[in-house]
Amino acid sequence: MSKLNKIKGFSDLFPPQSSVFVFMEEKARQVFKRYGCKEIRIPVLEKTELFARTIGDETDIVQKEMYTFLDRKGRSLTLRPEATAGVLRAYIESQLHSRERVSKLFTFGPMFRYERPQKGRTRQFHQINVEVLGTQAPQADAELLIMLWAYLESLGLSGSLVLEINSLGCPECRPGFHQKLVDFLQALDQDKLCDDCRRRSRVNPLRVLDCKVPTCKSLVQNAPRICDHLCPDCKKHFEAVLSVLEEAGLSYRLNPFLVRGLDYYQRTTFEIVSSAIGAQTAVAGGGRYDGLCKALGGPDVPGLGFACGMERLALLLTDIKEQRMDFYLAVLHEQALNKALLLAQRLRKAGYAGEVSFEVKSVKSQLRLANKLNVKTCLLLGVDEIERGEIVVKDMQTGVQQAVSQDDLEQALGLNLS
RNA sequence: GUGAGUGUAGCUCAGGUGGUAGAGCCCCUGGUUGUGGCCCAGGUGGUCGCAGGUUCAAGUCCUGUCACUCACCCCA
Repeated sequence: MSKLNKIKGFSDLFPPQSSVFVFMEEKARQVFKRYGCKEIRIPVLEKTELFARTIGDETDIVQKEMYTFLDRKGRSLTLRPEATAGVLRAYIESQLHSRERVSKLFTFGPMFRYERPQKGRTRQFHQINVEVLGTQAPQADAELLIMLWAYLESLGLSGSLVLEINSLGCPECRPGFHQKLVDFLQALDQDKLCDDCRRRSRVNPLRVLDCKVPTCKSLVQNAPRICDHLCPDCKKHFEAVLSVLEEAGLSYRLNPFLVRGLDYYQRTTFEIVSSAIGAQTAVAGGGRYDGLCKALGGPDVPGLGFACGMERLALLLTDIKEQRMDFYLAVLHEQALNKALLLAQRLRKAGYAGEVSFEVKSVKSQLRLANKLNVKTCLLLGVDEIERGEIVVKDMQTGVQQAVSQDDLEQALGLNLS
């Protein structure tokens, strides 16, 4: 093989895999529209500084996973590792907040992280992102989750998924909790923690709560829980979110150990997990990030949102059926080639989808092809038909065929389809 | 960045102890004078990931290397 192959962690999508992605996008547009969300398109490339400031300097994403390079004028640019930073940048830059009080935005597109690929994880991956700016109402948190769930239901997936939810508190209450957690961790027998957790308890104590090593898991069972240390406002907010979810009949699992990888999250945080897609279990994740907009130099506008991993959803969407074409037009004689193309063109104008042969081949091979294409109808055009101004219309389901006048072709196909 | 596993036809995979590469599926053609699916017959397609080494002889053994996969880490 030549060296001109795709780079590690990037993928080419062909049918039927590509149609799964089309399906996910179509459903997203359909569902989000009902909640007043508007689709936006933003660049995949941004100034490196944007991500460093929003995601957090200490996170793995910024430390070692970004595709960062200098452009021809020596400016540091980065292929976006996530979408929220770019959406916020665009929101601030366009001064959208001055034109509407609440903005509900969604976008799809590729993200890039330089990680070791594995199941459910590639270097270029695709997300569906929704961001709601301009409200701190707990009803907004609840509605976002309800909408996300409705979307997953529209894909036919909700049955195998679980919503996990937690509150991370705010700059008011987090420091106090943080200190309690550090105290707790230091009081533990350090030898019993795994190597990573010994490091984490210094660098990022919240992450210890999330460790998968069984001994760490059990040690941490008695750790202080942030939900017990929320300030009155955060507590009230979180309870309000949960109560709407309950009233709406959306079941959830409280996960006091749920922390998120990006620094900007506060208060409500959540993940949708599946146990059927390998070690990377999250198909969607998100939460509230009230201070982010201001931190980026914008107005002090609260916000929340989620990202949904399309490759991970696709792992669950195995039996999406390709849409099939209406007709295949088989050409049986040189003299019929041009005429066939024009007839096919007429059918397409009438709204039918189909293909016409570009060359004369045996009836057998063309019917084989029509069968393989799974078309509803095969049309056959040879010299006999040309002479009489007719065309043969064959129903591939029943095998019944009939010569009709070319003038009545649209009508004949319509009858055939019904 | 760390660990494990796997590289043979487009795909899924066979190829004891070394002896000049196979099956199924797919694709193409034919079995029908202008008729698909099922069946039957035939055909296309491989420098066995790559490079060295051992040997009379390497898909098979050794070394290196690359790629892919899964897992850790981390995350959607």
